[in-house]
Amino acid sequence: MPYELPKTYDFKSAEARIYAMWEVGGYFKPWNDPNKPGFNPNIRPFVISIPPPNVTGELHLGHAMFVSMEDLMIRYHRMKGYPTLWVPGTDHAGIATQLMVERALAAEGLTREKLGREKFLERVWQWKEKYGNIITQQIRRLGASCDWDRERFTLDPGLSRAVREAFVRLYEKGLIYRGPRLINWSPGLRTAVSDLEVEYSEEQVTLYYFKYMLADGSGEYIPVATIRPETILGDTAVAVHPEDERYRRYIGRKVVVPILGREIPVITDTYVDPTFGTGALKVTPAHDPHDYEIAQRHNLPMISVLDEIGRMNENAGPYAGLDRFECRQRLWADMEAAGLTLRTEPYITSIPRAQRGGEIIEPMLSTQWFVRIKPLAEAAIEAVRSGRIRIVPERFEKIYYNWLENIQDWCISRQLWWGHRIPVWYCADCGKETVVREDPTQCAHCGSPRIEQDPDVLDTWFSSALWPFSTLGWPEETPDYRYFYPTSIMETGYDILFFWVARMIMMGLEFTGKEPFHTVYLHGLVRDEHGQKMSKTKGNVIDPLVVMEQFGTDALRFTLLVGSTPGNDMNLSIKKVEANRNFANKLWNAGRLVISLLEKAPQEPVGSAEWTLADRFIFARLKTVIADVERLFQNYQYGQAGQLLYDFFWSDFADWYLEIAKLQVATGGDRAFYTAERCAQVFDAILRMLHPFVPFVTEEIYGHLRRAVLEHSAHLCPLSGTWSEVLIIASWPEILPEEGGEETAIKDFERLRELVRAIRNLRAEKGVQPTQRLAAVLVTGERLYETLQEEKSTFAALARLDEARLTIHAHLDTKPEKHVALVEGELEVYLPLADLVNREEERQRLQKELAELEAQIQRLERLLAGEFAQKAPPHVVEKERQRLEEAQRAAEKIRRQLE
RNA sequence: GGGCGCAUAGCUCAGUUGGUUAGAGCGUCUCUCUUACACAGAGAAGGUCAGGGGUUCGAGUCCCUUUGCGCCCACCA
Repeated sequence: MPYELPKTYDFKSAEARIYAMWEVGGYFKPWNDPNKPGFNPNIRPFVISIPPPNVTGELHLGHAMFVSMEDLMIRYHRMKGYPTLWVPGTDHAGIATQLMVERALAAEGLTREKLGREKFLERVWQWKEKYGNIITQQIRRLGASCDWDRERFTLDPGLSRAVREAFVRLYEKGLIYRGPRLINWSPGLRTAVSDLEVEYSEEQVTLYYFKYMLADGSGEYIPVATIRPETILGDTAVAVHPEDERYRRYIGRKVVVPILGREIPVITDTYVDPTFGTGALKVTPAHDPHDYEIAQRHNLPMISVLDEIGRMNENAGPYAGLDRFECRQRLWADMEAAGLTLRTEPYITSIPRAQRGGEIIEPMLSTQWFVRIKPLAEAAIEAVRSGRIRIVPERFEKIYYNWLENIQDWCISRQLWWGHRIPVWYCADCGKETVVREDPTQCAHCGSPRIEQDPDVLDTWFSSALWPFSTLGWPEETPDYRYFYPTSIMETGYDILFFWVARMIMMGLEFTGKEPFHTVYLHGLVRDEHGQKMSKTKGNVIDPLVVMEQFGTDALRFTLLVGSTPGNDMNLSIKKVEANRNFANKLWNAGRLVISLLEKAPQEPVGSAEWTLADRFIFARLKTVIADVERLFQNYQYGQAGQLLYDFFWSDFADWYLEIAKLQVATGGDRAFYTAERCAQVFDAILRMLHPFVPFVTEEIYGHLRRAVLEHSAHLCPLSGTWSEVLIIASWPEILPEEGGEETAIKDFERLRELVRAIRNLRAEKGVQPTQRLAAVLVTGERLYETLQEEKSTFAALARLDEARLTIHAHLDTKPEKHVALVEGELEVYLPLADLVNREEERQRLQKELAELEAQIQRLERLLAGEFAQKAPPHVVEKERQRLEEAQRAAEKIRRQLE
């Protein structure tokens, strides 16, 4: 026994070994490399840039999903023969990483301020060195076939240069500007965040009604409501609708800000909805976007009352220094004491919260850097609208348009330290900005050396937006950039369509003049098995590493890939992973069997090379599977393709063809040699097509299979390509030409299959003992009979599939008295079960069957008599007509039985 | 307020140019440790494809509508 393969596939020992073999073998690299001799620039490559995970992050199912998906695409194209490049890398993830390090510092009783900027950054880099390769190691465990020599990090010198270049170019073009605006401020993070980083949640809050007293001492007041009483301190007007009769007499008069005593005007603005609330609106320009706009229209002063950590500032008078929420309570209590309150009521509204951290975001007046995004957005819209970029699934195109058409300027400055520092220097003398590619030593305007760099850094997504080209060398015209850019497919989750995808398209078009990729493939989110979002607090988090440890990487990958559809969330259940572990094991065992068949069969071409029905069936099926898989891959229906392969392998190849082949070889029939080889050929094609889904187990089996072929059947050719050293670079099965007769082979085999099933069924129903040896007689009609005559061995094999070693002899015009008849289309089989069966029961069974057939005949007759026959396409009508004929024949046979 | 998705077997889901008796995995029930695999094999039960209407010879699939769940965008104090 040259091969002693264990009964169970041992993924634990296989995976690391196989991955190392691939990596060391250099198979992850594009075979056509612009940096190497022999490079041919005319062959189009297939390229994916990885969505860079947070450098200090840890693997979760979202990563597992995109790695599985992208590795599938990459492996498929590699086997198709494309020079294939998958660029890996990580993202510095400004806020997330900085928070982690700050938390670690806090444990030592330190803060970043105490440490100082330089020391702090050193600490973050140390942190990055320590934890930065965990995530990439974990991605390797998933089988990712990235070119690790081309790994990038967003803070690498090269990428930092790209960021600097991009900033300067946009600045020079007037697309980047600095100015005071109302922005989203995160008091906990002490930074501005973009609109996208604010999430709204429906919450119950209190709505406070109070009196805005007229300043003239008349005792009259305007009732106003607010959910944020502390902002009263920053009010600079009360606005009413110009047509509102109730408040007409107050217009132009003054009211008094509670407690502070400031006098502010009553103005009119059509923004105010007189039917909502009290119909009067307090205007706080520095802390509300709408109020901000009103203030601009009316030239109102803007008074900030909050500081950067969410405390009241000096404008809050007696409340200065209080936390915003504490102030809210105190102020209200004071107003109550002063008789200025009316009432409070519960109120449900959406509250803005920080995407990271979840604290309440405050709109604040602040000077920040912005990208004037509209001109970029227009080009990005056009790229998709023209079809130069396709989004899969298509419905996301609408969402994409909708966002870009209503886009607001992008606030790109962050008051953080970890990130790309804004390349702007301010002059202490002339006050002007110097924005240059190389760090300046003096002001570009007045030459003063007294310049200072902007302390802020850029939004992490600014560097991410450049990722597809910055990782390839841009702004340098490197060989990689020239050859591999633009990339092919951008595969990522739909949740970052705006954050990332849209911005990459905008920046790609702006800086390279090309769409950074031709297709955007969006996958859904992975949820738990009941559709709940996974979260630590719910305790329903599935750790991919644990799953891989328990069931193997292939099982996890196959689960994520099959049964998920583009753009739709998927629910992951461990049961499914387990089932797919079983699938991998089934593959393994099929491999063991095929290898043992090769060993058992003669080593030289002897015996009959004639094709059996089973042979023709499995090759015919293989042809359609190859073609269907190809079509599904073209349409990004990877899940469907995987399912198809799963079914073909298990239900056709393993359950039927291999069972037949086993008997052929075991009985030492004259077909043993060719049968073994045909098994190997079909199985090899299956392995190749499954490789992108389950790379480890297929590679492992392939290695053994290849060795067996070389040792026992050295002349044997695979159906496509050659026996390459490793499966990862084996060629993808080509669509085989039709030779005629495929359809018939499939149909005939399926009929026999049905017959065998019917026999098994009957046996099960009648409780025939498995040990009981039975003889049976088969009667066939026309074509199939002839087919079977020349396919005796197949026929025998099929017959022996039954557990009872049921032997079926082919005879025409045989109708034994005491047999039980089974009719399957044109086939009849007689089983000598009469002794076991009550005659009357058997009659009833046949009658029931006949009734069913007659109902079907009626239905079909009615169908074919109606408009269907005229209006439906001929081949559809023909199909139904055949069905009818079959049913009629079968019914006739049963009637004869019943006579 | 605007937009999108989902609703198919007990559970989780496939089902992309509409083709007529709707599939898988898991679970349940029978039987089998048969010489690749009990992580298996053979068989069974289980669905008016959310409700209603329409288009069509024909609808799980297309259109309209109702209900329920979920998501995105906008954010009326």
